Amino acid sequence: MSVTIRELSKRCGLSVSAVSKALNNYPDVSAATRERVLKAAQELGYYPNALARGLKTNRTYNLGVVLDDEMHDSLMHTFFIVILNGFRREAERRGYDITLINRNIGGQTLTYLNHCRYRNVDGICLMCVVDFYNPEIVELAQSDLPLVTIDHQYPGHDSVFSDNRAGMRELLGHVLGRGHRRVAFIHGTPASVTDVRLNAFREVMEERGIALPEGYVMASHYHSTRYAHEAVEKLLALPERPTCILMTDDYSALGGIAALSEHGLRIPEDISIAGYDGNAMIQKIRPNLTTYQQNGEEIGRRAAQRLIARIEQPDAPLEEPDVVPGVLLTGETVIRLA
Amino acid sequence: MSVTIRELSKRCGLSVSAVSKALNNYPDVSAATRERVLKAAQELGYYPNALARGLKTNRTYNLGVVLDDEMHDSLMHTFFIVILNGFRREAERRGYDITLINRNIGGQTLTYLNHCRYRNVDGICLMCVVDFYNPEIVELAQSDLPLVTIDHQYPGHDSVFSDNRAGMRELLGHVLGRGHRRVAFIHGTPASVTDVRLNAFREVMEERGIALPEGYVMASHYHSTRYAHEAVEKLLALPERPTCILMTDDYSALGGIAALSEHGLRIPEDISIAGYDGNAMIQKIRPNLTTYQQNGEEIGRRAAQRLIARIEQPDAPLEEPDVVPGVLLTGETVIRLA
DNA sequence: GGAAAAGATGAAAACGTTTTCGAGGGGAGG
DNA sequence: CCTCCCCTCGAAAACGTTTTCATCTTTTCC
Repeated sequence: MSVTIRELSKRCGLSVSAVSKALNNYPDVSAATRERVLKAAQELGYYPNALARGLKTNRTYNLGVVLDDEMHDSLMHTFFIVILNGFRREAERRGYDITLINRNIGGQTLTYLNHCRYRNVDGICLMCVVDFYNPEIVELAQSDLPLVTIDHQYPGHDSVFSDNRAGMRELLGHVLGRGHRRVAFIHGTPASVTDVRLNAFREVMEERGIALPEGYVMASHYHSTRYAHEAVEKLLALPERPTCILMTDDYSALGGIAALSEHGLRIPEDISIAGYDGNAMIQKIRPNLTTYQQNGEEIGRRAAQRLIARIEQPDAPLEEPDVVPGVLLTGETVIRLA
Repeated sequence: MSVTIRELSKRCGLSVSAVSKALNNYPDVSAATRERVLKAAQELGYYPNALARGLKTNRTYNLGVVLDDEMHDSLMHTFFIVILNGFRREAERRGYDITLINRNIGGQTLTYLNHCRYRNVDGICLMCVVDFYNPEIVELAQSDLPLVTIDHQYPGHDSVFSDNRAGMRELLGHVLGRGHRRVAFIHGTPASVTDVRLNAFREVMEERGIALPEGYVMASHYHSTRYAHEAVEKLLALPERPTCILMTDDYSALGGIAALSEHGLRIPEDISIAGYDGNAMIQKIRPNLTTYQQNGEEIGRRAAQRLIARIEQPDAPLEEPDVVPGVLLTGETVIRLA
């Protein structure tokens, strides 16, 4: 099928090993023959076989990306898409491919770790995981494969964080700065990034000495307008309604807005609301959502950088996690109270 | 590192070949030893090395996905994300991994075809390509690798289409049904899916005997609010304004809405507008955009089905392209004219 | 001029599989 | 008892590379 190194060597009148060395810039090959080999390779359209090469060298220039979403819809969440895009970009720049890894291959179900080993990826990025304490994910973290995680750190492994603490502090600061005191927070699933934000939320409220009524903090699901809807309903049923609701992400905020509208509430005149993420599309709509924009592109980029650095220097000292700041998007959905 | 088939064979007191055959369900191995091998494999945590296996069998159970976007942002377009998700789902179900392929690997730049050969993918899906006549893409289409395209067909290859013709006809039918006669169409880049929609647009207008003033049809870019903005400006500068503007996609429609708002025009009271795609997020916003929802998930699923079928039966007769219908989403942005 | 060093090349093993082919053994049939 | 065939199994080649080591040639240096 494809032209092999053997044919190339015949064409050049050289041995296979000489050709290989010429192609791989070994020092012990004369400039003249290297030139000749390179030229012939060009002519024949030769390129090495990644399988054979990987088999021999244990390097595949292939990065595994795991999206551990039981619903198979993590790609639908704009946050992860942007990360994936940044990751892919940096990987390409550095000469790596990326493969999305499943649990199922060739008919049988493999664990993530085994799947990664099976594919011989050089490293793994845990891009989206719903539960960082899932045994299968933990197994991955306990292996010796280079690994980078986003918004979570396993001991001994690299990680990149969105600055959730600063983000929540800034967002809440903005809300409080506009005079709100009764602020509710509908957060995402626990044991995830939501914990950090929730802590930051409580932190700020405490610092300012603002009371947090029963029922103002509740758990919902990410990326679900339905759950957001339900949660908002509960909030509105409270004896003392909040004046502003913080949602777990932009998409949920849309669900919240819909729920509020159904109750005849105008935004922001009657009630305020804010999101989290700041994805591209949300920025184009009216009313302009107040939200905290995470820099997903940069997060993905840094994750790839970290991972590749680890692959190429496995014993380099572990650095502090990268913390990527975002930026507050002041929209129109949080009103200034008199 | 990992446990190899040799160690497994030692453990079982069998030859390597016997073990391999036991694992691969060859008929010439007794049920007893097969049982023994499987059990030992389980105990040792054995799984084959994909590289070695692929090298020998020329099958990798790996699908290449090319996203040919010079801007590296096709993943940001919700249409392609949904397709990718459907594709990935079906691929996983059938035991295939997918790898995103670049032009750049290990320092040197490869053509798409070479990159696919290099990685030994079993087949390719051209998921997003801006120009189907790009020589590098054409080269791919002229190779003998199994190939499936979306919204375009190369002779001799499988393809899946979104029903662009029916979609545009239905959308425009809806608009005309609401009494509009001055309808403009800002379409995407030529030599792409836009051609079909444009033809359908012209077709319907002609059938109904409706005149199409100069400047009512213009080219813009996909997924760009900026270009949408410019295009709308031009439209508004015309001596006779359209009463309804069809945009090339939802995202562009948002740009169009913004531009119209800036001119103090209310939607839909003063002017109507419609999008195309019907992505999940757009469905949640106000005003509810009238648009045609493509079934990206299904398109991706079918593409994977087609591709895998072709891989597993290369000589099966070529079937007609799959045409996946969508559904009209009647929103609030197209007013009924008196 | 000779020995040592340096430079260039090639042979061969190895990576972990699959697959062909042949060998051995045992049972059935003549 | 011999032959033939079927059932299991193993030896070995092959897939396309890389890399070690040896070999051969040339240069260098005293």
